[in-house]
Amino acid sequence: MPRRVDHEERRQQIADALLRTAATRGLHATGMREVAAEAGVSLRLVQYYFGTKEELLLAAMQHLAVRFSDRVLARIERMKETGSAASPRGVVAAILTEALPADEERRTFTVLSTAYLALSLTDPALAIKPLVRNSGIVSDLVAAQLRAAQLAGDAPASLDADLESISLLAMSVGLGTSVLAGQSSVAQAQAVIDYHLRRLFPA
Amino acid sequence: MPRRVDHEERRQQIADALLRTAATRGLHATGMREVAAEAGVSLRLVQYYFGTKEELLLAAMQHLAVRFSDRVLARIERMKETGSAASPRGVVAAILTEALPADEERRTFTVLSTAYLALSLTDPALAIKPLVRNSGIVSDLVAAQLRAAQLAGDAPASLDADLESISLLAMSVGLGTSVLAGQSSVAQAQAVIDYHLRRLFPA
DNA sequence: CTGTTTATGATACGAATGTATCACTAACGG
DNA sequence: CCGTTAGTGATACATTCGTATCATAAACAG
Repeated sequence: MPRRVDHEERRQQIADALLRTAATRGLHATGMREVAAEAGVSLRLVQYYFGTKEELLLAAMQHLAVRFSDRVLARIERMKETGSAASPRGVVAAILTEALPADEERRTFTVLSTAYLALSLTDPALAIKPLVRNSGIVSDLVAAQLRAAQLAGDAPASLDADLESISLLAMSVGLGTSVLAGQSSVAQAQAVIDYHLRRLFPA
Repeated sequence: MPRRVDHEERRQQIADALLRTAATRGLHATGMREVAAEAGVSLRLVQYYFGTKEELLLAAMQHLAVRFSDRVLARIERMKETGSAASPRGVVAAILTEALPADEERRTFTVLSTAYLALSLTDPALAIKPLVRNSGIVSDLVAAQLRAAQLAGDAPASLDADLESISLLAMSVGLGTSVLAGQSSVAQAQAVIDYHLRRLFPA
């Protein structure tokens, strides 16, 4: 059975298995053996592709970040197709909505992000850089959209684009955890987002 | 040495020890033996007061929630003393600021809240109810302050008090994690809070 | 065809964990 | 004054974890 095989593909397959089991059993409670079983490979193989568990966790985190970015971009692309070119409001709405745990995939993302954050806060080896860097890029993007809207007269000039951008993303994170904790429904969270979109981009 | 001793006090002492070690080593990685060592008691004693680890975790979470509420109330009381009676803006500012991980104690609270949230998302036995309920109360309180300010003409009547309240608390949570993740400084987060306070309560 | 490298499998090992067990000491009730 | 119980201690046990070790099968080079 040992065949010449694509290393990177194999690594992603295993990382995916980790993310899948970690989403239900918890990131800290997911062991190498479970990952191997979920991926349908032997424990030795997981060790072969990722020498240590820490390496596996880091690779899976990066994979998670990439998947999220891809989903946001895909949502924007989809919006472009089905209508007008991507308006600032549309782009911001896409980002905020994609971060809500509305379906199983997005819920998984939110759960795992929280788990990685919690873990990295006490485990210095697990720097959360990938997710943070991603978030920084998104924040700059939102601020740019706001400024563009202000120039076009679609958003009040009195807004502070940078502060609003940080607020929106912080709120997005908070709403996500609120939904996960069962404190708010997805509909409520969406209503909050729409409320602020109306405030920032008056019709 | 077996003396008649206050049970509840002992339990809080041990729960405090758990919170202390969990804040640095992680909630999942903190074992019964470490808690015992930190509290300066024997492992058997921890077992005696909390039969199982799950019970200990739950008790510590409730203790954490109580300590936070107390701090918020104390901050409001302190504000009352040192000046005017608690204005709506002052109360809201106190709540939002107290939730920022600005000093070690508040940082500990934010770290542990995140850890408990992450754990409870995958461990059904660890319902996060105490923290959620607490947050719900605070949300209602903020909404009430906003409505009072609107009636007094200190806040725009166009605001939706409920949605703004949810937004503020979600933003507060998001800002906290942002600071913890090293994405924002405390000063930046405070600037964001002040920005929204100015928006909600124009001078 | 042969040997060397890549890929895979089975299993062993030491450490750490939560929990259970056995033993003992001090205090209070009668 | 004595026995019953609450409080405390030392230690044992089974399990699980990450990692290491030993062995081997397939693929390509020469």
